[in-house]
Amino acid sequence: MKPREADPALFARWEGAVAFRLFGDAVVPTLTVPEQIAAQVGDRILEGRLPPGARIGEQELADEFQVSRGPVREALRILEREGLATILPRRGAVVTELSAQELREIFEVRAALFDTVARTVAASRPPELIAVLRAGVARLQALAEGPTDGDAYAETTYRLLLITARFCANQRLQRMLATLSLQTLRYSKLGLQSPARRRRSAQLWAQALRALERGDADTLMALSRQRIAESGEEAARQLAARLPRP
Amino acid sequence: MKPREADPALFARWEGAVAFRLFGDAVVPTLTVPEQIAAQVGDRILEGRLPPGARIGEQELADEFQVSRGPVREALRILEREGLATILPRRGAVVTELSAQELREIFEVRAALFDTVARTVAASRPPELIAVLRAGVARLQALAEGPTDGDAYAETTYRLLLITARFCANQRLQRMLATLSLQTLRYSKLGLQSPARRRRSAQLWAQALRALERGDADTLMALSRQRIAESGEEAARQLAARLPRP
DNA sequence: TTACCGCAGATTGTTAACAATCTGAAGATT
DNA sequence: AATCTTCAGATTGTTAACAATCTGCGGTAA
Repeated sequence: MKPREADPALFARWEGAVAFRLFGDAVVPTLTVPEQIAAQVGDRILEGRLPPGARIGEQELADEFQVSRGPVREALRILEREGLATILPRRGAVVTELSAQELREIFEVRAALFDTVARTVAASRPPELIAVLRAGVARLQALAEGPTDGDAYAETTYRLLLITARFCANQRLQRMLATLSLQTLRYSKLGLQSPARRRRSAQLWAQALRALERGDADTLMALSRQRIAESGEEAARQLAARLPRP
Repeated sequence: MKPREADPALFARWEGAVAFRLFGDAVVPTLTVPEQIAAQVGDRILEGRLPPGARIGEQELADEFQVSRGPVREALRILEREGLATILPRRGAVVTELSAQELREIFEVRAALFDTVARTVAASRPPELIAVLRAGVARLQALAEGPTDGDAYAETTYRLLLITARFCANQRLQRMLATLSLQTLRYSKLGLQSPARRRRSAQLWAQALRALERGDADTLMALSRQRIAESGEEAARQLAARLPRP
């Protein structure tokens, strides 16, 4: 297993944390071996193939990726930093399992961070963002009305959130928001939001877009905060309902 | 070097990330070997003995702590997660060096997170917090008027910020705020704030305390935001002045 | 002088074996 | 029956050697 150029599809997840290397004249992001392993295992966690609480054995992964346990250990540290794995000293790694309380905490932080994004984009009103959001909101409304596909809906809102964050200059804010959103995405999917919930969410997105178009920062912030809080409450309730008492 | 009970003085830095173990009947936090190394090297970074940009060699630390490079590598990953070290693949670790821009970004995120803290504590108005802040603000005013000691002033504001954050239930918010504040603390110290700047800061703290006492969330948020923004701008300007063009 | 190779030393990345610790089950004890 | 011991297997933590890569110096050529 050798360092290799990053898959562009995965690039977004690695931006900011990735090493860059010279290939000929171009500067290309390169994933180290531990980063490649972390990317693949992370995808399994995000897709739910590795469910919350599942053990992640070092030797097991080492055998699968045909490396020794060293790089695997580093991969697990990366996943821990992303919040996807939890390492218990001398007890190994498990897929991070969030309580309803922790889920609410993450959503609260997300809301706090997005306030700043909302204030910034409402002030600058970037035309490209408005164009992307128009298409995105239309897609959300189609997904909300169409046949039940909670995964596609949750992923689309995740992407729209991150795209919006791109338009504030603060890169650290973007990264933190991306990390937190990735952690909640698993649970938003798991929640299989009700069609009513999705319609409500799409409605809030549409209203937020209109607020952005007229540069109304206060309304945009209030709507975004409302939307994130409602999603969080829904996800936390779904989770609590699914695990009566663990 | 064996895992050992955490130094209570260091405990605050490790809370939430630390492993707990049973010693007899008591549940005591225990630092693993990499955590002990990270704690000591982290202190050197925070004290400025390891200045921003300084190389951190693996073998060097391994020799000093009389362990092999494995645990040292893990310690460096911990410091990276705390934002105190930066690891460049195949090029080793260096003490994180923040640009004026990055410093501004961190302060902006800190302000966003503290908004939520301010809103929460203004709603509950905890008597213990008000008592601590009264003493703390008095100390700040004494330090602001007294002989020049920028370090003590910066550390006191750091502690007051974290104590305030403790009174909102959101633990993740507390941890993120603590990590970000620790990163900026080095630079606030380096900045050797002017006496005028310290007096202004102490004044804002005093006003914020009064807003808290009467449960005025909006004013508390505005004052906190103002104070953090001003500190950030000061630190960024000081940094830019110190490094004309690197 | 300036720019470009190329090599030697130093440094990080990886491996495989060994040590320490944990888990879970079987058995003993109350 | 319930709890406590003991122990073997499995798993993580650590080590030291080996491999790959980078840095910087010296030399060479334009």
